[in-house]
Amino acid sequence: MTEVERTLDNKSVRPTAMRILIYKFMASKNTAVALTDIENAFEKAERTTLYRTLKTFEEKGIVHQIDDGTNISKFALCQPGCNCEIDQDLHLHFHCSHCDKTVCLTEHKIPHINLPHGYIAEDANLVIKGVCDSCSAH
Amino acid sequence: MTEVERTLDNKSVRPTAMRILIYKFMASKNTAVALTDIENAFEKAERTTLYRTLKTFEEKGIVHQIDDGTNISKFALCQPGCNCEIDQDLHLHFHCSHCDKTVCLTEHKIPHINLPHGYIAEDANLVIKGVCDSCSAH
DNA sequence: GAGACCATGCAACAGAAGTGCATTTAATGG
DNA sequence: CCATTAAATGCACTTCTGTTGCATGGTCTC
Ligand SMILES: [Mn+2]
Ligand SMILES: [Mn+2]
Ligand SMILES: [Zn+2]
Ligand SMILES: [Zn+2]
Repeated sequence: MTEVERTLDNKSVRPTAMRILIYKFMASKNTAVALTDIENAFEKAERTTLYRTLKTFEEKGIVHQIDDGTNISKFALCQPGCNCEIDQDLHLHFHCSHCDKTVCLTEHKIPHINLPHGYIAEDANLVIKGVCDSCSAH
Repeated sequence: MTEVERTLDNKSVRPTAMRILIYKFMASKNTAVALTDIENAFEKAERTTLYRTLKTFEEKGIVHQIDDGTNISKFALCQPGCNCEIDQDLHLHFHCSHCDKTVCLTEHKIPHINLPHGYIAEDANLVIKGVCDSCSAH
């Protein structure tokens, strides 16, 4: 049993060949990926399978879904200790308008916001748009 | 010339019958509206016309588009003094998971965030999800 | 009124998300 | 090992939102 297989198994996700491939693909990138990104990376893979794999990963806390404002859902592997399942890891995300990549800034938590009376916060999403470090270096 | 007509005219938008209706509809609501909401409110209206009207309104700074995480674009009238065109009015938005309504919290600005070295912020979007005041009162 | 310009209506398309169902694959128990 | 069963995958299809092209209609200007 490899490292990846153990990781999936620990999260009660059966480590099939496809799932291992997808997991490794996501681990190899330091940016969030869209369903289409994975689809293009594995020509022979079925979109539905990829779709359901991501859903399964999300339900089991292996990845978290990211809404970066592009209207295309992105996904990124959860870091060890990520409690995104219970909305306790509200780190912010950065979307580069130049290279169109989205990254997790896991060290940067969303600050607490005081809401008007009667409003109850349960979740939050903060996306900063701009130019990423790679793009600003050129 | 009515008040609404003057408002549109001031923003260089020709005050047609349809545009006045849409403006009044949005002004009558205290929540953000989706294209479909307007479509349902005016049975006889063409979806494309509504779509382009909203685009025009947005370009001219009459409304601003809101991404509340539902993957359905919402729009809300800009308040007097709103500088959303130049990303200078970064108020936050609240989306109620109970009634599915989205509101502008225009008094609540997005706090400044320190980004890692190399990252340049140009825009930001902060959405709080939870239960709104109306829904929490019941 | 003629022409120009803009708004509107109609049709069609694109892309992403999602579902139903048949088939294959993998785990389990005898 | 084979049969049973459940889960994963593949394929087809649908829905929804957003978007564009093009023809038509209305309005303003000269
Ligand atoms: Mn993240
Ligand atoms: Mn707003
Ligand atoms: Zn970039
Ligand atoms: Zn509500």
